[in-house]
Amino acid sequence: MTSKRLLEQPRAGDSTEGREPVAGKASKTNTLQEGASRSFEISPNGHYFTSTREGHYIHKKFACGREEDEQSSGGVLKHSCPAHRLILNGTHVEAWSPVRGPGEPGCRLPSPETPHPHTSSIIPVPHDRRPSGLADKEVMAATVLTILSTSPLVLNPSSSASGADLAGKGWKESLSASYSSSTSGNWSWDASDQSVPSTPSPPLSNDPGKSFLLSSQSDDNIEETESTHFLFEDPIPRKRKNSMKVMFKCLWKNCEKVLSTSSGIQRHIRTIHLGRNGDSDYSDGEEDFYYSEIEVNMDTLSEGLSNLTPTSPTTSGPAPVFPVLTCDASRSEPARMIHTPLSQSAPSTLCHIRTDHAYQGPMTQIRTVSIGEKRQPVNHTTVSKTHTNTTSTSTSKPTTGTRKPRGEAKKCRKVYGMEKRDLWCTACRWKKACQRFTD
DNA sequence: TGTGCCGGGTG
DNA sequence: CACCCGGCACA
Repeated sequence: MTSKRLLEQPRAGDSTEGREPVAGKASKTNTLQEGASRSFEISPNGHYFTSTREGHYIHKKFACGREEDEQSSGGVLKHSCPAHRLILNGTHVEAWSPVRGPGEPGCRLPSPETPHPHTSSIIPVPHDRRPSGLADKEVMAATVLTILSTSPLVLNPSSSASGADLAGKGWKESLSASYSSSTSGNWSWDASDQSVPSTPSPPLSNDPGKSFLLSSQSDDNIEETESTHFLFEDPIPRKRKNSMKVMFKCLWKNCEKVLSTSSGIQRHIRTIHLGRNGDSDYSDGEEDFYYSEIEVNMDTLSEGLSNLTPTSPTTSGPAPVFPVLTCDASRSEPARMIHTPLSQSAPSTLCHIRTDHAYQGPMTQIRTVSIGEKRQPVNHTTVSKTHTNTTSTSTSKPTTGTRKPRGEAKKCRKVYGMEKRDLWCTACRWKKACQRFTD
């Protein structure tokens, strides 16, 4: 029962995506669209369409144009409105600000009403502006403020501070990450989260899963997903960014250490548990086995931590993304291992203990903590079985005969529920003694 | 009553 | 073998 619930929780989170548009839309979507529309309305090229969709289309156009200009900046700004850049280079402001004037009222018009791509032809600089320097300045100031407040880029402090180049890389990554994350709800949690904090955690790129995420979703996909994103006005990933954060939890026994960066947790493990020199950044990757990423709801950070571990496997989403975690799963419990400081062999052992089938990957971390009473290696069941078979049926059991006492551990059925039967271990599915949660 | 899994059946 | 399920014992 309980387990079921736990299982569903993460689901609920996912489904939230479906619902989200209702609540979250107002703020997020609007912001986005605004950003989009502004960007092109400002366009130095005096570009065209005005609808949301077209807006997006234009959005891309910008990207192209921009890249020509800013090869060095890596096209980071391509996803943002040009306004930002222009603002940074104060000199350009005047060049485009007038253009903006007319766009101001007009740009908001939904494109359908203005089918002509030449909408911007109205753009001809407003006359009233030129003459009055003061008014002009005021308007400009207002404009700048507006843009500042709407441009997603500006929202990030680091970007403006360090200049286009520095911010460039980071943003490119984070942007691509967040955009690509929209491809599937499953992915959205990790990548997008990372893009939020102004201090991006380096480990992200180190993680094979993540890097795959980033690299595989290169420009092409980004464009595509991005478009669908805007087309369907799906602000979800962004929304989630705000409330969810990826944390790294030390899985070493009796260690509840949770850090926000993988490098941090790795260092922690290196120094505290592996007894290595903390100063040296040397890492053989072994630390990977001792921590797991957890998605934490920032709203309920503290309790989230306690919940995440012992509950549902679905929390971590599809296993493939998280090869490491698969190991994590098996590790901790059996990990009540030899508590020697240099249990170098521990991780590998643990990782190999499991003889389960590949599809069982998802179950990972959860069970580790929740089932503390595991005391026998997996073979336990098989051993006893063969025993009874080979010797003689009578020797093993007292009264009940062959039936072995029921284990206290929750079995797959209980943990995953009938709905997720495909997550059960094979034995459970076959109605045999559970191999995953042995007692 | 729900669950775990033995024992046996099927392909 | 892998897969499936009837049915029993247990909680």
